[in-house]
Amino acid sequence: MFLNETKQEYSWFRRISSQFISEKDFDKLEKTSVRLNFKRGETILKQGGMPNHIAYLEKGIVKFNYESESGKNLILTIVAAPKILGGANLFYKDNNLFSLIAVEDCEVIMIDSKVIESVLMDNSKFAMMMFQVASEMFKKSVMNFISLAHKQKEGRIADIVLYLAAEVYHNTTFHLSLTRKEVAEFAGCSTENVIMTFSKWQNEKIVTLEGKIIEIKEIDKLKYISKVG
Amino acid sequence: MFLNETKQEYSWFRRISSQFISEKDFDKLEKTSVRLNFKRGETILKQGGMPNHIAYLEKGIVKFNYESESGKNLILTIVAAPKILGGANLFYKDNNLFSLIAVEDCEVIMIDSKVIESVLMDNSKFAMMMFQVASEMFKKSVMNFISLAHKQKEGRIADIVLYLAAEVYHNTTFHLSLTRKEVAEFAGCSTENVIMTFSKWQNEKIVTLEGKIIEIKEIDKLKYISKVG
DNA sequence: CGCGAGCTTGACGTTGTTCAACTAGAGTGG
DNA sequence: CCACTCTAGTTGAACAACGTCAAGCTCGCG
Repeated sequence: MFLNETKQEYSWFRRISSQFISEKDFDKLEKTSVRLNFKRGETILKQGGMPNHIAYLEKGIVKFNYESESGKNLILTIVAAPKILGGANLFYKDNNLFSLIAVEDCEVIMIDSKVIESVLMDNSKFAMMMFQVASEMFKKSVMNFISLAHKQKEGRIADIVLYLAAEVYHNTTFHLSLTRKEVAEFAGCSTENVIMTFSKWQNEKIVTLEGKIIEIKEIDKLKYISKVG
Repeated sequence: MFLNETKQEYSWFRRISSQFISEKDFDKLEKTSVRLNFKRGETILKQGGMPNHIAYLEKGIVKFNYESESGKNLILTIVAAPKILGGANLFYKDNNLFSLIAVEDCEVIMIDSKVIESVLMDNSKFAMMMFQVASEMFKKSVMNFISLAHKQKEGRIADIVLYLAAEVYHNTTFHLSLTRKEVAEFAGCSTENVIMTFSKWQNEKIVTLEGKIIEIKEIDKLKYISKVG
């Protein structure tokens, strides 16, 4: 992880915020933000740490990782750029509930919480937008919870593969940057179970696996598996 | 469910909102809100419906119930008065993710979303407060998700009993207004499993059961079970 | 008094975890 | 250039956890 000192364009941020906040406020945010690079496996925000920054993921893929007292990991969700991360902690003063960890090399812009907060106080519309980001996270968390609670493992894993194809890799054929173990931590089951399920699907010609490359052949069957649990 | 026509005092609302909003805004909210009573089992807000109202729970206990396509129920959380319900949908325009159902007889004040929204736009601090309510829901949802994902059933049920004692009934001895089936829907397991666990704890003298009355005898042991999962 | 809903218990089968063994590829040092 | 080690992936078998089924129970209410 290193700090990229060169002043960059912030076109991303200009784009999303220009409709909500003034030039002056924008400058305030820009001046206090830094652009950082993370390699796979590096921690962007640490569970239990104080939420001093809001992160904007410009490039790469990130997992929301919860480490339990017993040392087990659980992946809450996985998101791809571009996306605002950590908005939930903006309004709710509490230590980070989970870590953000790079799954692929990432480019992240860190914005000081205090500064963004003062901008929010003066810009209801901007606050609303931030709130929507957090609410969407909330919704995903609930849906994930539901999937976990009443589906069997095969349905869970189908959910995850469909989610990754639709929301993360934007393709039915993709290079899976997660390990099998990470998929298991996402699905809330053992590594072996993920492997068995993948093998089973390959035999049934629902997906094709070649190392880390996954190709969904019969998306309807996967959706059916997801539905019946 | 009937509409209580008598004009009431709204002391609750005065209390929580006076520090954030003006007299004029308060009047606006008061005029468009209605006070409703619900009996156990009645639905306050329906899953899939449009979120036209914010509900404030003045008295009683409510479950957040998700009904899956297969007809199975899942309880996301249970809350006791006084509490603001449904704030998440305030900013995030989407149909209700879940139903709110009375577990004990309830008194609820329904406030028109559009009105409260316009007040929020003019009152950043009030918006922040609403956001915190929603964020706390979010946090609970995540913690619940985590508990479900990596704990065994006994740990889950210990979680729930501890939660009910601390957050809902505010006592280590309480009259459980949930059925065993509802506890199971909360824990994401079968009714029988809840019963077996309760019986086991009674044998081990961790809790005492007399019908619906539950008394936690050894809260430390319960906490230990919750911790080790 | 009888009925139904909720509660309880045990037996049984399915699902999923754990353990152990093996393979393949990548990085390291002699 | 070849052992070596380490990590990820894979497979199967034994075992534990959990859900389902079936039966009987109790209590409140009509």
